[in-house]
Amino acid sequence: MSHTLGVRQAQKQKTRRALLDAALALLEEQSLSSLGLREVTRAVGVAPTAFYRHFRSTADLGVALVEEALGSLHPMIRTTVSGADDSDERIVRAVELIGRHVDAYPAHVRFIARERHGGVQPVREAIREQLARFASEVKDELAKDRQAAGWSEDDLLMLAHLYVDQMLITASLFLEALDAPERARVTHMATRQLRLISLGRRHWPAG
Amino acid sequence: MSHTLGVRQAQKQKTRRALLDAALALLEEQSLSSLGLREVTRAVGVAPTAFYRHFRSTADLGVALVEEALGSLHPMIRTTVSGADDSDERIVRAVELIGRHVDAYPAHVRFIARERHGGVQPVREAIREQLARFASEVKDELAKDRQAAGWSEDDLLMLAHLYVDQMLITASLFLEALDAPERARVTHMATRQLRLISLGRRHWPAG
DNA sequence: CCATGCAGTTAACAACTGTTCTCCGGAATT
DNA sequence: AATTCCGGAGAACAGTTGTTAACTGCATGG
Repeated sequence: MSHTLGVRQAQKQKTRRALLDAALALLEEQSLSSLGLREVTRAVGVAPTAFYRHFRSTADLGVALVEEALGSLHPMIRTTVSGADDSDERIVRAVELIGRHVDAYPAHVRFIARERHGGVQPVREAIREQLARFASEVKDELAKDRQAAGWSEDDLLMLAHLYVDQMLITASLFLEALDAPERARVTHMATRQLRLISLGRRHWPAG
Repeated sequence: MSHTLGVRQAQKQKTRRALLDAALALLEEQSLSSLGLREVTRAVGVAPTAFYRHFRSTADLGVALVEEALGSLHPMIRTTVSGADDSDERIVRAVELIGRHVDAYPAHVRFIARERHGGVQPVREAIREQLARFASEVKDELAKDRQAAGWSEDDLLMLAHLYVDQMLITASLFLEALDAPERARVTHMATRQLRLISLGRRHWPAG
């Protein structure tokens, strides 16, 4: 199926990757709305005009980054929530998984947290859309649980959003936590917050 | 006590206000890291160099905006959480209060949501600090409740952070909700999320 | 009333921005 | 083997940016 694409398109995707990576690196210390086209091309080492061969604007590049940063997250979400029991060890594992993801893709996490409410409308929209998809997936997984008997679709979705938002908050806290003790504090708090939510879930007046 | 300050300082504070207001207006469609000094002065109608009489940089102006946007929120928080019972009508009133605040100061709310994870470090720090103060205040109010018997300081603080973050999320959702039906949906969801958290709070294994 | 202080102005600086047009070299197609 | 296609380079454009210096006019305190 995957035909070894020619030298031509291979090179194109190579510089495209370089542009995305350079942008992601530059965005650690600024927001997308201040990211210059020339700034990115300079970091890569190509002419400013080469940028247009790949993206219409920096906002367009931003949308591509959203797909990249959140698209790869779906499987993780699914495996985290699925299985459906909300035991303590499960919660501990979920927080660990978030921490691990932040370690693996810190720039992606920072980008999403920053641009979710950022100054570039199309990017905000793209993030909102992807997070809504996440919430919907989480909802579907929650529905499989026997604990969800009697829950309305609406209630499941509101719980799913609560989980997704909580996940993002925790990820952002991990990002700011530099030393080990601070990380431990974040882990501790996030774990108990999830535990409290699960407790509320168990006692939710359903049916 | 408040001596009617001279014509001199009155004019100064007047243009300072104008600069802050203009910046806040401009920040509805971009983030602070892309806000230009000249852009602000042009909107006000003063020379670019006049900016330096009031702020060292746009980052400095941003910090001032944080104080303004969050400083006025403390009384609201206090009256919302105090009283300590977490009845349903109390939750409903809290969500209403948030909605009202968003209506009254939409630009402030947008600014905080945007710059909390934004690209300007001093501003992020200022917001983090103020939100930590909020959480601490909420914690103190929660501690007064008879429901908090047996709760550790740590647990109270983690619940307080949960409330504060939830408040911000809700405020941000109100901001994006333009029409009445969408506002109703946000109100409905936020109310039930708070209710679920309160439920978890009631069943928290304390002592 | 006179001298000082200071908010705001004017002018100029080098550096930077996004965008257009023209061109080049080499892979892809025929 | 000849031709088309196309990613990237190069140069130039008008417009923008932050920051500096020296200035002006007027409210202020002696």
